[in-house]
Amino acid sequence: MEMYAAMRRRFGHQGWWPTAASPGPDDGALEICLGAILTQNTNWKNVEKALANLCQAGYTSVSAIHAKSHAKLAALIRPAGYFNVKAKRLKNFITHVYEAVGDDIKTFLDRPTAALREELLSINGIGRETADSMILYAAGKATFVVDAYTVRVLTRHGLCAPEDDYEAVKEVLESSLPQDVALWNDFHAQIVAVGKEYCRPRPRCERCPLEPFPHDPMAGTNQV
DNA sequence: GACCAGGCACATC
DNA sequence: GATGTGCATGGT
Repeated sequence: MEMYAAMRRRFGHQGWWPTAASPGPDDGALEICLGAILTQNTNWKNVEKALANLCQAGYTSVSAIHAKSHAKLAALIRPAGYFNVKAKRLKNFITHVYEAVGDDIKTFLDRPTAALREELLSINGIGRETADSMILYAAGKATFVVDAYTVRVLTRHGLCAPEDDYEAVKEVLESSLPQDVALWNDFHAQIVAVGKEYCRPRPRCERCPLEPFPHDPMAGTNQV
């Protein structure tokens, strides 16, 4: 909690999903799931443009997206990059949900965390980070999201190694923090904020991964 | 013009 | 099992 306190002091509450403005009967669950796929290796600002296009075109339900063609979907999500790949991944996800529960994504997400994670990972195009993002931010269940920033920042502070795999890093965090969905939600967002500000990939981080940076809010902290 | 962004699947060795 | 590659837009 030492790191979290330091990050929180520096950046304040990040207010990632779900937001008070999350629209519709599903509390924004569908939008969060779509965003989780669209943001793969992509700047969030570009994802927002793609989501706005989907919203404006009425792609606001599982069945609505299920009914549309790959080409139309791809055209709308173009600003998020990798649009052909992501259109296919969105379709894979939507088809899976539609065949399981029809339009009711809340029901789809409402199952034990481990079972939900396994099911999401079985869908082509959904890897561990995307699955965990959906579980934490859309389903509101306790699972930690590990991304490139997480590994960079934790490596810098000697809490993991660059070669540690996803599950190992996830375990470091989950075993060090109280199991609290709201905390894990904001903790991941704080890590991203720190990463953007203080731990860019090259050249700084890879050349001197363990040296503290000036003004790093977590300088001197050595526990999560 | 180069680098980066809230990854993933697939091919190849 | 580890490593390399394709996918693509938009901001800095």
